[in-house]
This record gives sequence, C-alpha cells and structure tokens, in this order.
Amino acid sequence: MPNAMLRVLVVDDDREVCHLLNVFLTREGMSVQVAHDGRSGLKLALSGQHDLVVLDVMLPQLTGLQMLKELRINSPIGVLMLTARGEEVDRIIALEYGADDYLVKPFNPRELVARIRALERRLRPWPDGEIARAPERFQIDDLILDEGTRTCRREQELIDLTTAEFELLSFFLRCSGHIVNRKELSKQVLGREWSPFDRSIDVHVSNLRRKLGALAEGAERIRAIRNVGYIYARPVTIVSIADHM
Amino acid sequence: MPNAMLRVLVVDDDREVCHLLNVFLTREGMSVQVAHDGRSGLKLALSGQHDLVVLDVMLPQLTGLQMLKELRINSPIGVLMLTARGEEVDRIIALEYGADDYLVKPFNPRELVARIRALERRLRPWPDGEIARAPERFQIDDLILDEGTRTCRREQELIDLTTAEFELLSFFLRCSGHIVNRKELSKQVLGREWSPFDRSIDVHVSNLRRKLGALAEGAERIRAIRNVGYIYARPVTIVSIADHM
DNA sequence: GTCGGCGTTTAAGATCTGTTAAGAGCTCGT
DNA sequence: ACGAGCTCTTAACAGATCTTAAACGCCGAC
Repeated sequence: MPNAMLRVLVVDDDREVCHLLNVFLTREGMSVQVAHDGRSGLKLALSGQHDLVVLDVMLPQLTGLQMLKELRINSPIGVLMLTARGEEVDRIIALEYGADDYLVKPFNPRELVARIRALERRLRPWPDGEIARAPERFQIDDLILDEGTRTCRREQELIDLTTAEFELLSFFLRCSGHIVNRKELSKQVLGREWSPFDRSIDVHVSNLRRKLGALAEGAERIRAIRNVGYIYARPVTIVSIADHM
Repeated sequence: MPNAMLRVLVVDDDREVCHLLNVFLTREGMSVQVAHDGRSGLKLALSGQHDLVVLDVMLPQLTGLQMLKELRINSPIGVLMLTARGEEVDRIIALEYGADDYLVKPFNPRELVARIRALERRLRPWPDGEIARAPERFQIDDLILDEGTRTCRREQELIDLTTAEFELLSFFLRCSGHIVNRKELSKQVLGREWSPFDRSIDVHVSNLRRKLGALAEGAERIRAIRNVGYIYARPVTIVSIADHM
C-alpha cells in the first residue's frame, strides 16, 4: 500500500456513475469519496481531505460550475469537470473558472484515470507557492530524462546526476534548440539572480558534459554561446523522410 | 506587428476546417500554415518553422497518430490532437504517444485558442508573451546551416564555427540576396552598436570565408559592398517549404 | 600612374569559457 | 548535535575566441 494515496472526491448525481467510478478508481489505488449534490459536494471539497475533485456540471442544489466558482475562491484543490456532450460552452466556462481539466461524458474510465494521474502530477504542491509544471519526459537523441521519476538514462543506462545537474539538463531539454542565457539559467536552475562573476553554471555544464558524453561526430550536446549562455543542440532531424515510410 | 508571433501548423484533410482555423487563428495574431495530409504535414512539422501543431487524427497518407509518433522521435514541438467524438481510444493513444493536449471534434474555436495559449505557456519556459522564434534550417549551394542543432555542413562535412561565425553566417543566410550593412550586422551578430572603427565584423567575415571556402566557380560566397557592408551571394531556399504551397 | 580610401589578412593582446581542485556548505543518518 | 559523504561554489590556470592594431593590397579617382 502506497503511503500517499490519491484522495479523490467524486461529485455526480448519477449514483450509477458514482458507483462505477468508485470501483474503478479504488482498483487504481485511489481513495474515493462521493457526493450526489453540489451543496454537500462543496462542503466536502472544502474540508481539505481531498487532493482532487471529479465534478459533474449538472448537479442538484448547486451546479458544478457554481460549485467550481465557490471552490476557487479559497481552495487549491484540483478540479476535473465532467461535461455533457455538445455543451462546449460549459467547458469554456469551466476552464475560465479555473477547472484544471475536463472530460466529456460518456467517457472511457481508462482515460479518466490517465487524466487524474496527469493532474495529480501537475498539481503536486510546490515549496514556494509557484505553480508546479507538469513533469515531463524528454527523449532526445539517446537520452531519456523523466521529471516524474527524476531519472536520466542514456541508452537504458542510468546516469547519476546531482540536483543541479538534473535541473540544468531538464531546463536545457525543455529549451533544446534555443539559446538560453546565464541569467535565466541561474534563476531557473540555481534559484538565484546571476551575478557577473558567477561561474557555477559553467562548472555544472562541464560536469554534465562529462557525465553525458559527446554526440556522434564528436559534437558536444551543450554548446557555449559566447557572452550569452548555452544551447542544447537539438537532435539532427531527418531531412528526407520520404525514404523510410 | 510583433516580431514574435506564435507559428501554428494545422494538419487536417478537411479544407473547410483548415480555412476556418486559418482565419480564426490569424485573427488571434498567430501565423498559420496548413497541410492536408500526414506526409507533407510531417515534413513541414520537422522543418522547425513552427511552435505548435494542430493535428487531426484522421489523415490520408499517414494518420495523425503515426505522424505524432514520428514527430516525437526527435522534435520538441507542441502537439494538439483533434479527435473524433467517441474515439476515446485515439485520445488515450495520442496522450501515450506524447501529445500535449487534445480537443474533440467538433470544437468551439474559442476553446482551441484557449488551449493553444495554455499549451504555449506550458511548453515555453520563458516569460509570458514572449515567443522565441523556432530555429530554422537554411540550405544553399553545398551548405546546410541548422540553428536548432547548431551545426553547419558543407557536403555533409561538419564545419566547426565559433559563436560569432555561426551567428554571422546565420544572419547572412537569413538575408541572402540582400545587402546588409555593418550597423545591422554588429547589432544582430555581436549584440552591440557599431562604432566607426570597429573592424570585428570584417575579421569574422575573413575567418568565415576561409572556413567555408569559395564556391565552385571560384566566386566568394560573401561579397563586400564598398562603404556599406556585405551580401551573401545567392538566394536561400528554406528546406521543405516549397513542395506543397 | 599615383594616391587615398577601404577591405583583407595577420598577429598580438584582451576577454571569455573549460576544466580541475580545494574547501565551504549542506543533508542525512546516527 | 555531530560527523561522513556528497554537492556546490570559488579560485586558478589553460585554452578558445574576440577585439584591436597594423601591414598589405585592391580599386577607383584624379
């Protein structure tokens, strides 16, 4: 049993749906609680016992949208809206009201699970109130960097990176093909303003290069841009794609 | 006109939809290019000229999912899938293949815009509003210069260029066929105002000529324009733009 | 043809990046 | 709280790159 179970609140007046979700999400290792109307749903959601709400738009007592609006006043809880087919306007309003995602009814439970997991990763609280970015998985050249598991592999081989190195590589990959300057690197990777004689980034780059090794043809993955910063070279793209399809 | 426009590639075989999106997204200040089948769409997407692809699942030549799979091998471009109503399985596969978001057809254009903007914010680490120009690839004569991979080749052979030389050649190719003056060169390549006795550009041009060698006919690639600046002789073709317009 | 201006090239010095290593600082387990 | 071990920063030197200076040569003007 994982010590941190995802706690989901399902708010839907359709008891059939609730039951189904309860069974399905429980089987996925989540803790599930249900409510059948907006008022009790809101009360439960505000209790702070849940990580995420799956919220139907059509509800008695208080519609899902009203509930969402109330919730957003002072709750950081994740909200995934369930909207009826064809009600595009609901979805737009839901997103504008601050819903984190939505799903159109009827939906495939597998997809709901996938979206809940994605949302969970995205919403995981961040130390200083900054919005957490969804962890991504970069695959570039022979490298795989997974922000979720915080691992980096080259050709399946685990590469041991320090925190700074991981953050640095992560940022480089996010910006691959674009020049990034020292100021931005310092802020994003080291969390501080860059000052003119700060060489930390350079040292980290050097260590990272040593751990990652060079590309084919001996080219460095990370190139210096004099007076500016660095660039992580994008993988060579296939020019003539016609051949291999 | 902002010089940093979000550049969107729309791939859909329904020309009606493409036209609509073109009109709508253009009105939102985005630059739009369209393709009607998977193969040309993929080729365009790999050209590095776009920030984001709106990709229909059902496509002739190459389905959207196949295209997504190919794209993800070596491109960090943002992908928003358009899926048909009811095809949950497509959406799940799309997400597993690394799509960044999806929208169910038929959709409200307002929502597409909202999702594109959200995606843009999510994918780009740099400050809001700023959009980095996607790196381009230039091809001329026997030269290929790729801003994304930061490489320059002559007849497949890698040519090692310094930062200033690379930036200089990149700027020349972007402006090939046009005379560029020292003032502009200094600002774009060296990042500083030109002053009357600054000969740096000339020295870099000299070094660049030596590294690139002359053209077949013995003519210099980079010609001096007395009292003004330089010109890179021949017009450049941007890889793979021509075929399907 | 000669002169002057401007582009070209070479070379030297200045500036920036690469790398190494030492020690300061932090984390974690005890 | 303490120390071991790891990580980060700082400093110093090596090497690469850029700028500046100067010599040279080409070309047009006279």
